[in-house]
Amino acid sequence: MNKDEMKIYWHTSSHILAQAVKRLYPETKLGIGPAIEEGFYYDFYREIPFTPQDIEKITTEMEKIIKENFPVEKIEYDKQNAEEILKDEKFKLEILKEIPDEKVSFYRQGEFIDLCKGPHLSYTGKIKFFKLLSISSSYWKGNEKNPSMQRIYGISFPEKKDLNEYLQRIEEAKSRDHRILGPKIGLFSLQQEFGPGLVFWHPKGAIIRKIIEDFWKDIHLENGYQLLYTPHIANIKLWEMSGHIEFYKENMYPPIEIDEKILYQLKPMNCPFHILIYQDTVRSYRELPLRWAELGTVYRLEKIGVLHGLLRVRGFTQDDAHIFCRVEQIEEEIMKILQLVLFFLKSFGFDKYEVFLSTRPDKFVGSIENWEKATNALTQALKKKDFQYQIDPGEGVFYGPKIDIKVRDCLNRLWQCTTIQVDFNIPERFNLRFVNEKNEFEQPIMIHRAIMGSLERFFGILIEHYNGNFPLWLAPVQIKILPISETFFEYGEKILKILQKEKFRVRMDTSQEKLNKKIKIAEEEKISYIFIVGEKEEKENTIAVRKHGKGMLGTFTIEDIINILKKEINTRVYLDENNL
RNA sequence: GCCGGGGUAGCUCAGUGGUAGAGCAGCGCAUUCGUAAUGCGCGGGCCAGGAGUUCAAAUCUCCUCCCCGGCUCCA
Repeated sequence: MNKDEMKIYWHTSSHILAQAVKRLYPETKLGIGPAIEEGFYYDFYREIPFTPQDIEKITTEMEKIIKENFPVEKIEYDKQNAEEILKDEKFKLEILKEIPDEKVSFYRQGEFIDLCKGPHLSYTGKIKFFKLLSISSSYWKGNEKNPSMQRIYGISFPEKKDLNEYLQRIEEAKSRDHRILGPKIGLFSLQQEFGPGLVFWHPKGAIIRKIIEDFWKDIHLENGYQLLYTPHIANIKLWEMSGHIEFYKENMYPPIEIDEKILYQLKPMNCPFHILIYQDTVRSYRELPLRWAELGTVYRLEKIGVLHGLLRVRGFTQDDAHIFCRVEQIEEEIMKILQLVLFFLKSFGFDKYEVFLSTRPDKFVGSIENWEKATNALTQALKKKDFQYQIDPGEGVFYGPKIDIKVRDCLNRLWQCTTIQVDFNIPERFNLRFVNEKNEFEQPIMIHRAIMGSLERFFGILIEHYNGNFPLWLAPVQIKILPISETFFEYGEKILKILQKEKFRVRMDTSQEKLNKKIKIAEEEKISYIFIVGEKEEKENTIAVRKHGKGMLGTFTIEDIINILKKEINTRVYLDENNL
């Protein structure tokens, strides 16, 4: 089945769900019940929320409806009749009112009828294997002022194997959840009592962060960027000038008062600081484009309910950069950014992504001419770099068009990381200028861009992408030496010193445990390589090498294994026996 | 922020009104071991926090904080 066929399949599944709910709980009012990317849901309005026991009952009822194998028929009514049919369904009536057509379609299966555009499967019996996954709430039409609906999510497939595969994938995703895996292998913690949404990087996470930061800085310097460091707080005047107090206040920590009545503001963004540096002197067109990058830590007072592990936090470090350039330079700059983004993502094992171009919204600043020039430049850059992309019309930020890149991880999940935004607003607000070749002042364009988005989010995604099994260049502990017994501590120590000198991140297990236990611990810690040393190795001056998740590789001399591991580090990807 | 479900040892969890429990982890002792758990012993809790009901509260009620599943929002 292709995607469209699956959507129909899931849509019919959602109708069966609604039919079952209506049979068991007739007082329930229907909301909407679409197919989604994977599966389906139906929103219901009901005074008493559904319980897991209800879900069991609903499941049984759905099975019955499938067995009853009702034909699903499409019926058209004019609006008046439709209103009559839906007289007890206030939410459906609301939808009906919004449909401009004179005639509307309904789908009927047995006693159940629902206002619906369709299409649907021909019989309820075509739904073979399904599972209701979760209950949650959602606002009617996604608006928090509207009533809260009960949403039931489900999934269905024609083949049992597909359902099982899907459920397995969910389990797999659950077992890799960075919120559990990360603290378990000592990468980070969230100290809920002392600051929800604030990340504590433990030694093993911190070393990974350092490696990512170093790599990031290196490739920026190699690509014509300069690095900046800016403060975490500044006089609130700056945030009044930038417009953040006006438009972003609800996400900002309250200001800090000093010296009676002077207010300092913790930064939610880095750009105003970069602008101050820009304005610190008169700029010439010869300097442009200026590319300024900073790993800038910002704080945003996110609503408590939206916090989520490392993916949505209150304090985070953006891999921010601002490019000041002329309109004519946008295309070239975007191309350079895209190139850099691809290289960066690929280095972390992401080679599948989706690209979105967002264009001018209804409310915007800047001239239409500039918007067109910029949007055009983004489009040209994407085309020249041979990107497949989707257009999100009107989804740009009010200050300029943007390109977002979402990466697919190894479980085929989509994550938003990279964002590239053209900004007409800030240069205008701060009256940014440079002197052009005619000795006149001209206003530059500003491009904001982040590749990872934030180090925290990127780290969370990386943990799940690699399931905590980081490739050697990132692995917090690359090698653990396991002496078989105390007798071989000395030989182990000798190996340890050699490896440390070669800049490997290495440890030795000096516990009194048996080898099996030591291996189990090292494997659970997801250490990349285990070097086992005992009598045989000491005699031959070798090491028995075990690779995480792969088991025994064989016996190597210290020189050989160092060369192999160095090669693996340099390629930044896993190497297996075939390409060792 | 909203709706629902939760919070008991470092972790996973049992305990529904009457003396706080288990496994793992930790510590100590013994064991000196060849590819995923050696044995014995010991410590460890303001039962998220506060208020109330009760002779008596981990358990019942209320408030607050935090977590989880979603919604909304976003890096």
